[in-house]
Amino acid sequence: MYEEILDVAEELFMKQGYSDTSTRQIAKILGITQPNIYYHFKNKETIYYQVMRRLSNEVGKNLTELSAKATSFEEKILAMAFYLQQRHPFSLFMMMHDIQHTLNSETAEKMFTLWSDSYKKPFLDVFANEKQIRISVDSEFAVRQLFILISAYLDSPEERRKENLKQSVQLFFYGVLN
Amino acid sequence: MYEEILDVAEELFMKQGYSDTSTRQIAKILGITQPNIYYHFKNKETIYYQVMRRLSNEVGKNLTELSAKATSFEEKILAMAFYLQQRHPFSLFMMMHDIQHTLNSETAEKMFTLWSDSYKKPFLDVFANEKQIRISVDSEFAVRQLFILISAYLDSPEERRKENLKQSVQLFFYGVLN
DNA sequence: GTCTATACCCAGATAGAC
DNA sequence: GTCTATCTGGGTATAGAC
Repeated sequence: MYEEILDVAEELFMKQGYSDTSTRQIAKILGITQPNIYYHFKNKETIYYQVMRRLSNEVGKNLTELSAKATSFEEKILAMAFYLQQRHPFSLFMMMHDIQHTLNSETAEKMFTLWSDSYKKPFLDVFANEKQIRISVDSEFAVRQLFILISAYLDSPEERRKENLKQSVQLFFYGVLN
Repeated sequence: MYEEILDVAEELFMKQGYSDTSTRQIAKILGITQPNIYYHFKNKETIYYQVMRRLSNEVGKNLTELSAKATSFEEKILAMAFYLQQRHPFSLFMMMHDIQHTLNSETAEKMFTLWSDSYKKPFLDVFANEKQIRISVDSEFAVRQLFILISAYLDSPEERRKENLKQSVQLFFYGVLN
């Protein structure tokens, strides 16, 4: 049951965010009672943390794998962006907001560490090996910018999600001005 | 009282988002009772809409003014971005999420129209008059990308907010690659 | 492990007195 | 216009039986 709860919770947290997802709702989908969840988890916050821990592990592994497979800088970044979009159909901004404003600060800090290691680091590694980057561009900053852009296309509902993300990343590569 | 309620509601909606702001909280700050609010507004959703209507009007006017004052493309865009950052200390993403997932679809549509007219249009006008934009770049798309970036620096808590936003916009102008 | 029952709190909204 | 009282419904969490 433990893993099933995490499965359902992951989906709902992704779609609705932390506060708009209730333990009742999770229980209902699983066909169990709401208090039952409290046999498996101390409280709602630890469910959230465990969901994110599991997800981060998976994402970190897959991002690193993908970056090894592709050859050029642009291909690596695009492949990683597409993966995040497909695995993560929700806004990272919502997540960040939840983390900062709803969870207690101890949990928040642990979640930020998860993100740095699993999401940010694979991208930073790719940037570190690329020679064609403009000298005035700071890699840390650029990776953060890239995440902002990718995040915006995670919960976009339309059919053209993937092409939009591609167009966005290309704009990120080459800018708007001549 | 009507305007006072909107003042307080604006601040709270900005900081906390729609669902995490309660009518009780608004009332308490104003020193009135919670049901009193329902004399002035039909329900919570109309408060949100009126807050956004008032804000959009102001923002639309000021963005247009600012774009007229500055001379170069880069200066115009930066001035408008700084204004949004200073007037809007909250995440537009949170707002978009609230609009799409919490409000009823009729209200959502009206709010989207507000945004198109007051926020997007002034930027589109600036892009329309600029000759240095790369031919493969679509203005609509670029403006949306710019909003994504600006939004990310609205609720950033740090001291370096303004410099970060500037750096971000510059990356948007020139890209990461040579 | 899963259940029922329930405590407690907070939300949005309405009725009706003043 | 603002109040008190209250309805209804939702939330997290705990106690204790099976």
